[in-house]
Amino acid sequence: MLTLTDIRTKRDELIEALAKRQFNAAPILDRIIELDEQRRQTQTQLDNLLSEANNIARSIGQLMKEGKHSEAEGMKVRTTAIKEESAGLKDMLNGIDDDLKAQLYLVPNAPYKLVPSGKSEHDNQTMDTFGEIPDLGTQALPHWELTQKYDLIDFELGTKITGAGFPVYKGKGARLQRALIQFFLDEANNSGYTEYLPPHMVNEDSAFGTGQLPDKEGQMYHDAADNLYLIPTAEVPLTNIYRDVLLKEDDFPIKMCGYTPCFRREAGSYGKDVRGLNRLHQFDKVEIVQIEHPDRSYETLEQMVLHVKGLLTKLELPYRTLRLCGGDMGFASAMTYDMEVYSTAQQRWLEVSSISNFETFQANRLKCRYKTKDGKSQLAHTLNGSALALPRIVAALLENHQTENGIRIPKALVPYTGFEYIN
RNA sequence: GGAGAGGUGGCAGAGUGGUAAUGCAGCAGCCUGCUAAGCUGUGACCGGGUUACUGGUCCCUGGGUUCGAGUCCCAGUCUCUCCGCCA
Repeated sequence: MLTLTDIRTKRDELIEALAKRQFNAAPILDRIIELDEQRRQTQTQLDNLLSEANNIARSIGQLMKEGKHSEAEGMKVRTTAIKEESAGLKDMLNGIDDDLKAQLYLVPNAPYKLVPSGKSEHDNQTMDTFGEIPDLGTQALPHWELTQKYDLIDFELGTKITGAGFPVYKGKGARLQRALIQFFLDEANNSGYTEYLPPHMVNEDSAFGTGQLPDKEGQMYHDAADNLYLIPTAEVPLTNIYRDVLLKEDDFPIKMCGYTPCFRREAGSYGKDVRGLNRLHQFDKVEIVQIEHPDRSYETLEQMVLHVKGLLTKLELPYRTLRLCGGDMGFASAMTYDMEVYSTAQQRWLEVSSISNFETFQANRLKCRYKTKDGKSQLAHTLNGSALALPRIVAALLENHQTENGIRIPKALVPYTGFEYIN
């Protein structure tokens, strides 16, 4: 959520930035400014009234002490009137406040200056491309055939046990999952990220803090009995570690990583995009999260991209980096890089990581602040990225490294799998 | 699930219904020829004022009683201890 201070002082700038998302901000921002103005006026009125009531109560106390009871009784008349009046103002203030919040929740984050304007994925900027796309000719099998051929993943068994989108990993397929998780966590640890193993369910406050609520309720599995949500990503529990926290300036940077399964209802998805491992209801992911000083958050974003590039290089996968255009970015992000690997058999790029700087958008909801040298509280910047999401990595590994002798495991991963080939 | 105790500032910790002690840490300033110590100021949030300054809110949450609630009443919630159940 944008801060009121920014909306008040940088209205025109924000409107211009939000236009890059094709978001017409002027009407709603002006409405917010108007409500904010009303709120402050009402509050001043209420404060004055309460101030008067406080003074009277003080005087009555004094008179009682001095034994002037009848005089004290006389003053109570005025306080009765004040009580009614202030109750009315309080209701009005709450009403305005609710309206104001409702409006604020509707405004997405303002794209950073480097973000290109655009409507859809077609307007994204390709920053770089690495690695060679192997020439597998017409022999190349898609991963959903490879997993069957080598008995690595049983999609139908998952459907029987749970439902579509819940695959069962088996044998070397299960082992490969575990190896990748371990590899990603080790790499993150080596880059200075502190490992966490957080809860896989979160409460309402946490889901709100990172922006899943109130909007994207339908994307999460919800346990109504206890009002808990299954996490759609480790970002939610990890970032919420710093909800309602007041940091010191030298606490930065805060670097966290964690492996969790991720649960997504993916309501409304269909077609060839959901084939095989492309889109699942449950999948595994290692996430990296940073909380940074506003002055350094964009430097940090680049470092996080470098970390992910390192992983993809070690996995010997062809990949490219995209800078997302305004229209393709998530609601809360100020700038996002997507990392995509090439799926040889499907002949398309698959998103395996999304790395974003949220600036103060999440921190404002989380109340994650730090104290400056001169004692002022400022909102911190939050960032996160996948490092990495497993299913599409597995798809790309299987497809790109398929040979006549089976599937070759990249060198960096062999110590983790314990085997060099799947055959 | 049952019984009891408790939730007060970044932390620790007081508080007969009269308007939140004190200590520690952090930060700012002063002082001592360095260091340590010492002295002064400093809670968070929302407002008003160009500044000095100033109003309000906040003692887990929500209601209630009262001129006035950290303190009394009701409901909820979380933590701790014990019991029960259990991997």
